Amino acid sequence: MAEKKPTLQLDFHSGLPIYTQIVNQIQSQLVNGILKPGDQLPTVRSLASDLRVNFNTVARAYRILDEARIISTQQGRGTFITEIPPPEVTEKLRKESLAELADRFVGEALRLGFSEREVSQMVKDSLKLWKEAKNVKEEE
Amino acid sequence: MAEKKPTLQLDFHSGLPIYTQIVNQIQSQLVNGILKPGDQLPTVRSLASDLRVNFNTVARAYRILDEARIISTQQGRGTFITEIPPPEVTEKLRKESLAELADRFVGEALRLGFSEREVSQMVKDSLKLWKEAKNVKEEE
DNA sequence: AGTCATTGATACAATTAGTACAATTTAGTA
DNA sequence: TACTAAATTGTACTAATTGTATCAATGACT
Repeated sequence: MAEKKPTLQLDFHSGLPIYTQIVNQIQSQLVNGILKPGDQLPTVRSLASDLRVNFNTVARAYRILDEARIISTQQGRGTFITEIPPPEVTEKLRKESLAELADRFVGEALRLGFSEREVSQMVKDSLKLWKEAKNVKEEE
Repeated sequence: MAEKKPTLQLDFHSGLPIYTQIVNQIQSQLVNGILKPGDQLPTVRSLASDLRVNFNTVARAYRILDEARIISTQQGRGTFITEIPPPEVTEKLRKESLAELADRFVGEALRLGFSEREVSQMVKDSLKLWKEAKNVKEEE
């Protein structure tokens, strides 16, 4: 059987904390359809072993994803990509949270030296990717 | 096992500040190939201990090298010689890292139920805000 | 003395690792 | 089937390691 587990690529010198890299890559794989709702993620221990990091580091990444309702961790069972999309939030909170998200993203990108043009183009691309992934899924 | 750490030679009477000597010698070792991109430097405390110097002095040297992008210091993890991949790789990595950031942001936003239009508009707004903040700062 | 650069002391923050524990599932066995 | 024990899985709390920030002490030079 083919190895299904999408392997994560860590850069131990990148400046980004390991747990952040794990969060980013899992989220990225979800957007790109490599991971789908309902999928089970590797256990904290097995992923940690694969990545040669402490399992608490993975647990921390999972907890962040869990708090963001992106995954659902269940003690004694495992962790899974969340089935149900968004929780209801008020319009105000929605706007605020989006602004905050955008601000964080833009700030980080600019800090890394990307131009405004690059940033907006990359968002466009990502949106397109996501739309395609969604269409594919709906056709199934 | 042979001691791998290249020891620095300080001259406490040379008139050159300790931190400058540390900066110079690390730079020199990099040029001479004794240190290579990705290498981990001793921690501020261990190097300070070796050199019989306060660790803040080492930290100051490291900060200077960090600002010069020669090394990358990471709180809680350590200090490393900056990786300087060939330009084409750099560009590829740059794109990838931005794509990852964008994916994460877009994924999160869409998951929260925002429309594509809202997302791109919010990025536009945020870019504008950052640009204004930057202009103000430059006028100072 | 006054001032500035350098170095040191101390407290802090971020990241990762260690250890013990709780919830759930699985396997064994009567 | 029903019960129990072990294995598997995530959680909580703590410790260790690392760099950061701030301010005080020192020393050289005017």
